[in-house]
Amino acid sequence: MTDERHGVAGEVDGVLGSLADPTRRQLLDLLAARGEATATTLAERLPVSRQAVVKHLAVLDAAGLVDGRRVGREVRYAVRPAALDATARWMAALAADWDRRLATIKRVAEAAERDSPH
Amino acid sequence: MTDERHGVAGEVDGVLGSLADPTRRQLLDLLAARGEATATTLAERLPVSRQAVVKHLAVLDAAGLVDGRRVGREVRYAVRPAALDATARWMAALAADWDRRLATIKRVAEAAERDSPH
DNA sequence: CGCATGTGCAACTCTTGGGTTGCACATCTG
DNA sequence: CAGATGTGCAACCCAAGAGTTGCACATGCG
Repeated sequence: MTDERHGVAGEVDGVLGSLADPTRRQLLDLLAARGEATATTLAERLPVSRQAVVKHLAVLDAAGLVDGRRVGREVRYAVRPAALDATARWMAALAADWDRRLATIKRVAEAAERDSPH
Repeated sequence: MTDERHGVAGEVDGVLGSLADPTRRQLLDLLAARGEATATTLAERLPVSRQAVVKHLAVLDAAGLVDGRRVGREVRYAVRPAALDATARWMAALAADWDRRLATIKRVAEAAERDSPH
């Protein structure tokens, strides 16, 4: 149920792809609020069919954001923050990196401005 | 060129949607590396047409991740880390929230286990 | 001016992804 | 056992999005 991915890049990729869909984010909120829930139960709280929910859960599972365990005839899904957390850190690092580069570029531009003022 | 959005939710939404596409992420990397670039220049470094790049830049601009300024007959785009940073914070907060809820649920479950052991 | 270069707009194709319905299979419960 | 409940699988529909091509318009430069 939980397929392994290779590297942080792939993980981040999956998480971003999953989070792009609003229904999926809503699904995660519902799961976080309840701790555990089945596709059928979740579908009752959403304007979509159970099958649609199942597909979304499959995507979230592949991204590592959710985990499903079978209990008797039902499958209970729960949220798993690790992947989300990793992606948050990745984004923060990326933002910081951009800031760094932009600062450097700005500094260079100002230096050039001093050397040859118009 | 820079349309205003309302609220953090909308901003996060746009950023997540933008970041879901690999070409767009690549575009952001290129922009961060160069500081400034035109759609035509960027297209040369990518396996897609200039028009495709223009469309992607429009999406990124709407999400607030990029800003385009006209210089003569060309439009130079630059990365703008603010929105990315905001989304990173949002994600980190979300992850923390999930952790909190999961911890609570686990605690409750354990308490129930103590009260009525099987 | 005349040409090269860069952008903007529009129409079109094609694939992907979200969503649905229908039915078969498994599992609990009276 | 029989019915109820929950999942799984498959085929199908449809809109959105990524990408393309063609051409018109603007701006820089010899």
